[in-house]
Amino acid sequence: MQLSPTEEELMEHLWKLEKAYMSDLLEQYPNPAPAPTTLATLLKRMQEKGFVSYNQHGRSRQYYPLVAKTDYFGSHVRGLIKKFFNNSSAQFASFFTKETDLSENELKELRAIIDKEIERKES
Amino acid sequence: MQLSPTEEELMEHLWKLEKAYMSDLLEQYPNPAPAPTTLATLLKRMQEKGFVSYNQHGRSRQYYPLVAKTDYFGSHVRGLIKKFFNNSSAQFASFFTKETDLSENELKELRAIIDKEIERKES
DNA sequence: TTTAATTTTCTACATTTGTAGAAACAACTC
DNA sequence: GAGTTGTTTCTACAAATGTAGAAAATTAAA
Repeated sequence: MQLSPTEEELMEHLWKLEKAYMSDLLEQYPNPAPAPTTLATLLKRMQEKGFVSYNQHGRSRQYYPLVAKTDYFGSHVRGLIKKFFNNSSAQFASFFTKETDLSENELKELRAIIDKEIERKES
Repeated sequence: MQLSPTEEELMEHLWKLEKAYMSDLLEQYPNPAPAPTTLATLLKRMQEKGFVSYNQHGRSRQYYPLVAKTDYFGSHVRGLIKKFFNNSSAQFASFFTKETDLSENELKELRAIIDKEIERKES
C-alpha cells in the first residue's frame, strides 16, 4: 500500500529528522498545525502500511522511517517513467532535460555527472 | 483537484487515442474490463475536475483530454522535485542519473541532448 | 500525591475513490 | 414501430483519507 499525500508530508518530516517524537513532528508544521491526534492517526496508519516504526522511549515513542527516502523516491520515479514513458528511462531523461528549465550551469553540472557515470560503466 | 490513480489510467488511454467513444475506451482495457458504468462515472468525475470534455456526436459522446500529457506529466515531475529535492531540478537530475540504471548508450544519448540544450542556451 | 501536560487509543464523521446495478434514453435493426 | 443494444445518469455502497474530539494512560511538576 502506498502513502497518501498527507502521510507523505509527514514522512518527509520524519526523513528529515531521522528520529522524532510526537512533539518534534508537530513542530515541523507551520501554523495552523494539525491536531496531535491527527498526527497520531497518521502515524498509526503508516505503521500498518510498514513505513514507520518506533522505539518506546520513556513516556512516549521515538518514531523512525522504515523506508529510505531514496528508495521511496526511486520507486516513484520508476512509476512515473513506467506510466508515462513506456518504461524508457532514456525517453524520460530526454523529456526531463527539455521541459524542466535547467540553467546552463545546471546543465553543465549534469553533463559532468553523466560523464562520470559513463566512465564508471566503461570500466 | 488531481486525478486519482484509476482516473489517471483512463486518462492515459484517452491521451493515446486523442478522441474516443465509450466503446473505444472499453477496448483499451485488458480482461476483465471494468463495467461501462464504471468508466462513465470516472469520465464524469474527470469532467468535473476539468481534465476531460466531449463533443456530442450522434448517439453518444466523443471524449477528449483538456490537459496535454506533457503538461500533466511536467507538473508531476515538478511536484516530485519540489517535494523531494527542495525544488532543485539539478539535484534531482543528479539523483536520477545515478539511481536510475541507464545503460551506457542511454547515457550517451542523454549527454547529446544536454549538449544540444546547452548550445541552445548559449545562443 | 494531586495536578497539569503529553501522548496514545478509540471512535467518529465528512469526503474521495473504486466499482457497479437499475433505470432512462437514444438510435439502429427488422 | 417494437425490440435490441450502447450510453448515460442516478443511486449506492465499501474502502481509504483527512481531520479531530473524548477518554485513557503516563509522567513531569508543584
